[in-house]
Amino acid sequence: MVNKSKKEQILRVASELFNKQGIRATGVDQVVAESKVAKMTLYNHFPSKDELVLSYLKRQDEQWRDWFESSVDRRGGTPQNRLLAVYDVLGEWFVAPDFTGCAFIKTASEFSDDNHPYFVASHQYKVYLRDYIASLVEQCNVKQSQMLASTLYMLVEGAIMTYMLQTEPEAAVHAREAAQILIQQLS
Amino acid sequence: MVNKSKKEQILRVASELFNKQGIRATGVDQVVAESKVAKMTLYNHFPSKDELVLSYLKRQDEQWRDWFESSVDRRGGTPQNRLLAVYDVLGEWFVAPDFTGCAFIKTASEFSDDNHPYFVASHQYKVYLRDYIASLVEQCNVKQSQMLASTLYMLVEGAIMTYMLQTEPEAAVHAREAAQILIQQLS
DNA sequence: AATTATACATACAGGTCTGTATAGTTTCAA
DNA sequence: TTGAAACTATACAGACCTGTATGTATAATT
Repeated sequence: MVNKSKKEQILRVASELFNKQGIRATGVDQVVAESKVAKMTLYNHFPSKDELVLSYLKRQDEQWRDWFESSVDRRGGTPQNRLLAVYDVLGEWFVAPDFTGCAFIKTASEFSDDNHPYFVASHQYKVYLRDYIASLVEQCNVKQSQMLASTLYMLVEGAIMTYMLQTEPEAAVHAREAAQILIQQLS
Repeated sequence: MVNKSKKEQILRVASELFNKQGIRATGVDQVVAESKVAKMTLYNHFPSKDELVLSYLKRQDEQWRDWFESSVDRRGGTPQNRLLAVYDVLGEWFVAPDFTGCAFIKTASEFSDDNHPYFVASHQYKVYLRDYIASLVEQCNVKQSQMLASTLYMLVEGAIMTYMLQTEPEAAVHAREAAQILIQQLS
């Protein structure tokens, strides 16, 4: 049986490097070196860099999703409260010491061709996020729920993006205030 | 005197390739080949790929800025109308046949280190956009103008991002509706 | 006519990249 | 204890990268 901890170790180091430096900027040799692993061990667990990257994206998806949803749930309360909690959780994410921006925004930006597997994976994940917010909106009984869902989702992406670009330090707080006005106005 | 048309030619081809494929993915050899120019001609006009990229970013900035501001101005009207026109112009941009997303979002994503010259350049440009929207808001005489400016700016970035990610085909329209509600509510 | 600036084609230096080949070593279970 | 699976180290193939070197052609200027 393959030593699973080695595979985990490689994937953990690779994820960190992909997040920090980008995918194209991170070579297999660096992953090998920082994982303290032989090159053949990496290629034993991942048939190619492509597969390593796809594993990274999948893992990133699962981890972020779990963290995000459970953080929102933990704050609980009414559907409206949970909807607003989204922005509180965003704010927490932004100030985490290891915040490196959204991996999917960065990956989709680096590989912006519609048909590229990395773009497709990133797109898929963002579809989930959009639908997750839409499902929270559905529980709120508002007018124009589709438009509201779309807007709140764009506020999320906008907050992430402006925080990444370092053009809006108060992104999460302001997005929350705006969301509150919009929800209230359509209730 | 250096043949300016050659320099322009190189920069035009390079810009197209950077926009389509990304910066790291575009090699000097490809720029040379598609410019139908000798390699030494490129290096005669641009001392390094770095300088070529910085020229590309500067040019992109100037061009986009000119196009965007003049498009908003052309629609004219009251300060409020001009603020909403921002989202109409965004919508026009999205459906342009050569739309490749925001070059600065992509560049900042590909080179996300705070100190990287490409990131700094992209950041600078986005600061301009943020301030431009803030200046439109200032002319509107609203309550909480700072928060409103921040929000409307995030809606712009959010609309661009979600359109790029292909998760929100109606990004511009919905962002406009949300902006309208927010402006009205704070007037 | 001679000089200078620009662009040309080609080759290559020196480094990086992904992936493979090979041979030796550790680990662990039967 | 033996044998297979997993891991290690090293070297290298072949492609790509940026940037340079060299020598030639062309066209404008002096």
